[in-house]
Amino acid sequence: MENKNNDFTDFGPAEYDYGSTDVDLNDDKTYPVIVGSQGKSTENVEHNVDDDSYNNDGSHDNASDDDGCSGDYSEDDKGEDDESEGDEGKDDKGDNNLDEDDVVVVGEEMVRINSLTADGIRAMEFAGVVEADDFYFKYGKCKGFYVRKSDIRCNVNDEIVMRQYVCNKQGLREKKHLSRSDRQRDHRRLTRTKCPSRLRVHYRPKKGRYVVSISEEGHNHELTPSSVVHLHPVYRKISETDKAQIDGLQSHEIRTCHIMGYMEFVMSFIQNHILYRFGIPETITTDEGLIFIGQKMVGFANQTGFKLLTSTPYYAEENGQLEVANKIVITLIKKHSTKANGNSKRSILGYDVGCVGRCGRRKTDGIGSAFEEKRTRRKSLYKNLFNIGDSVWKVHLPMDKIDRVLGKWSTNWEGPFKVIQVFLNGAYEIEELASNNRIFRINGKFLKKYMSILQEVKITQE
DNA sequence: ATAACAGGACTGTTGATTGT
DNA sequence: ACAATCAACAGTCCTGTTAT
Repeated sequence: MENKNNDFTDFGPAEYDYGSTDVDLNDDKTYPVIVGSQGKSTENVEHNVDDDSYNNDGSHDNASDDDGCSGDYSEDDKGEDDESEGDEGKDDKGDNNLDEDDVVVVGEEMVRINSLTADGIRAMEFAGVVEADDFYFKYGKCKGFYVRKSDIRCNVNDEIVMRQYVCNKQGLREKKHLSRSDRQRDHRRLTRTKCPSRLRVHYRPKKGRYVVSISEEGHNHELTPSSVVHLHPVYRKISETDKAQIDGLQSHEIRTCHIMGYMEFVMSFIQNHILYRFGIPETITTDEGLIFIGQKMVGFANQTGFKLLTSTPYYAEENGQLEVANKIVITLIKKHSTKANGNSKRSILGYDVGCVGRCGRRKTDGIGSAFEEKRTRRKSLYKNLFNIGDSVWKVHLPMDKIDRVLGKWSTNWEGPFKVIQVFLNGAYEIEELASNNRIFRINGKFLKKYMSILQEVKITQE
């Protein structure tokens, strides 16, 4: 078949510099293609599986990829998964490799993207297109390219029977944009490089699953490092909590740009005044404000490597630590403002606020380690006091409704509750045994063993 | 049945202009 | 100086059509 792809050189003014693409668009280079057992060869791309840079089994030596993560299908990878489970990724694979981005759930299996071989991808099956979507978008994000949905085919029942995903640099800029005569502005920088990478899945009724029919690798452009890959619109998502936060602020007539600035501020504050000054903390504890539990903040925490904890209203002591720190800050602000030195912001943000709450420095001595020691001791005190199925009392927490009649003479404990889950950190999930079956997650220190008294036994018997 | 191109409707991005 | 607006431009995603 004649290749109908637009030849870029046929369109647009020849004298115009369309911006650097680093790619020879007339390049006739052959790209490796991994075609699934059900797939046919495609015509527009020359298939050359025996290319020097590719092994006979379809795995890739990655000779041409500068990026540590990209197209890394060497034999070495196959063994890696077996050697260790947790921490090999970051050290071995360069920057394109955050653990949470490396794992995708397909069916009931956890798949490590960097451990996938070409054959592994070719043999993949998905329960639905959503699963395939999820896999390939995560795959692209991990490897450093942007995925675009391409062809879709449905049967007479409107069920999807084929779905194709491509690299977003697939094809070339459309003819209609390049050949227009009424152009008023200069061309934008070229973004398409005729990249051949793609994944295609077909529905197999006999299996009732979507199987990979075509998997092509070998990008003809530089891949994007993980530090910026998330910035592309494809991977930029606003979480529901972020949306709620924005809506809330907008309802108070705060301008959009200020809202975004505020949301950025929280992260820049942590980066500039905690991370740079004190090192990467092990954990940072905040309250449950939407700004702290939003996707952006969670992503920032994951990327930086600290654990984000939220203190609940149950844990008055923990909030107390924050409040004490706040109190110190307020005092200092007052002092500085009376001095009228006009630099209170600097004193607040830069110098006077230390690590608030559990912001102890990683592997430090002094305050950090003392805090850690205390925490470990406390943990050991409350760890595994109860087992699943145990009946327990729960302390009457300050925010719980008290008996209107009894008032301050209400009981301190309520229950019984049944332990339905035990967490490693001394927390428990408990279910109320009364009619309303409320479920709480609560620290073990607020529980005590439930012993049914004789009076209760009597009542239940009657 | 599968593969791939063409083209259209719609959406998102960009950057210049206008408003505060 | 900063913020808001808007038109031009380009991308996305889908369907129709044709070839294999």
